Amino acid sequence: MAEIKDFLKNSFSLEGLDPELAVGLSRLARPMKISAGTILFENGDPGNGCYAVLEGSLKVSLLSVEGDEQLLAVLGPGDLVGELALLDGRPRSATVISLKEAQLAFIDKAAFQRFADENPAVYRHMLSIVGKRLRHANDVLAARSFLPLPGRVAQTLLQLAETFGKPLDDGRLLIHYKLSQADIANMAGAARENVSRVLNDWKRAGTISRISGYYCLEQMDFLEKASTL
Amino acid sequence: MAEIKDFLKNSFSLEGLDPELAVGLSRLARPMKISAGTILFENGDPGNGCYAVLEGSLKVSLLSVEGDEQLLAVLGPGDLVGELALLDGRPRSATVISLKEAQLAFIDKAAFQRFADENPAVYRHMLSIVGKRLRHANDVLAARSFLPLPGRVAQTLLQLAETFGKPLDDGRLLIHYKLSQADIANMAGAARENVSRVLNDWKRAGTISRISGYYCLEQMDFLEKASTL
DNA sequence: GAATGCACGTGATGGGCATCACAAGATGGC
DNA sequence: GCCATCTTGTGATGCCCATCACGTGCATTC
Repeated sequence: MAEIKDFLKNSFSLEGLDPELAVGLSRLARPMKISAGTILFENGDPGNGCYAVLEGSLKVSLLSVEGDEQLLAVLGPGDLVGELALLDGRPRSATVISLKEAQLAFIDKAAFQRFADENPAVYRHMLSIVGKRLRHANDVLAARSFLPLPGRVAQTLLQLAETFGKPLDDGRLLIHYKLSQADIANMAGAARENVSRVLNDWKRAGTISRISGYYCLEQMDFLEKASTL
Repeated sequence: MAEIKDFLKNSFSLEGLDPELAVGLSRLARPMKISAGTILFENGDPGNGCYAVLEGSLKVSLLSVEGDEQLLAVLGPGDLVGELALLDGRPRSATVISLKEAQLAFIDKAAFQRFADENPAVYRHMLSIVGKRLRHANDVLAARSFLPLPGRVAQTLLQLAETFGKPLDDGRLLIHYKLSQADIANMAGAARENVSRVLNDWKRAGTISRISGYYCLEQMDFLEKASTL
């Protein structure tokens, strides 16, 4: 299990947590593996702990009764998910499904609290993570309120770039993740067809390109301007 | 200043914080008063602490470059605002403006952290507050994604009822706060004119009524159904 | 290599809602 | 009490974007 410990240590300390504490946390974790398409938990489920993503990818989404999906985030290695359950005792507020086979580390709520009570820095770290989430939620809401469709698509691409972006030469950025237009549409809150139109306009204008199936952001500045509130 | 201490104690312990800790916190607070229409802080400002609302009311909103407003919340006595700044060091993520003259208690970031480090329960409490905020942000986003205009208005009324609702006979609920249609529209993310139409339809149908200028929710169950995702 | 399925491109159509326009109450100040 | 200002009701118009409807790749399967 040394591998998992190392990975967790990286995950947690990535965002600024003391490595020593990260090791302590990793001792609480229980490794687990889920196959692609597994529902990790659903909106409304009781929440008994959180998960760190070691490998693979997951999506976090809200679902309507009609089956429509609002994609909140796509997570990869190093991300934490389900952390709201550690904070209050309330049910899951979103649904999380694995996109690829994934390696996770589960951290039990009670064990976490015991550990964090003795190491307040862990709480501070947690707060900064949740704070980031809240900021992001506000950004998305603002975009939904103020930006027309192309702006929201731009915002979505930039957000995905934060998680999956690999810098190329110049300021170009490759989104190293297989994305369907439907995914982007579900994040941006738009119809797939219209996302297609926007993406093609941009491809023709040289704003973006596709490199062996991955989207590549050619003109970040343009996208940033387009997503300005 | 005994009054402020008592009030803070109430504010903080309201949501489940140990009263003893609430008193400790209240010792850190610096009282202040602002007149109606004052900008407490703006999106992008550096954040150096948070505020507890003792009296009066504030609004939290996101603003677009064109001057459009997305109202996130209207806060009254007992609410906390600006708490994101305590968590990470990042700038303010929204703009807060007083609606009426307000009594606040300012808590400095550094002092808060010192105190909380010695009393982890404070961090837990903080996490549950931020968690609530995050859940709420998700709810609003889901509504924006899935619900047509009347549903979003219903959600907005129900949310306002949580803060300002006074139960009457039966299941009726009075929203004891002066609300303009523009306010509701800015929360629901809709044009004022259409909010007016929806509200009037409901008034005629007996779903809501106005009692001396305040909105009164007559059929909560209807509104809840309308705001179901 | 035919077949089945899924991701993508693009036109046509229609509807929900923003916007414009303006009349009519309500409110508040002095 | 009266004017200035802010709210509210309601119609008319138009546009953004969801939806419908297909055609076209490109993959995977047998």
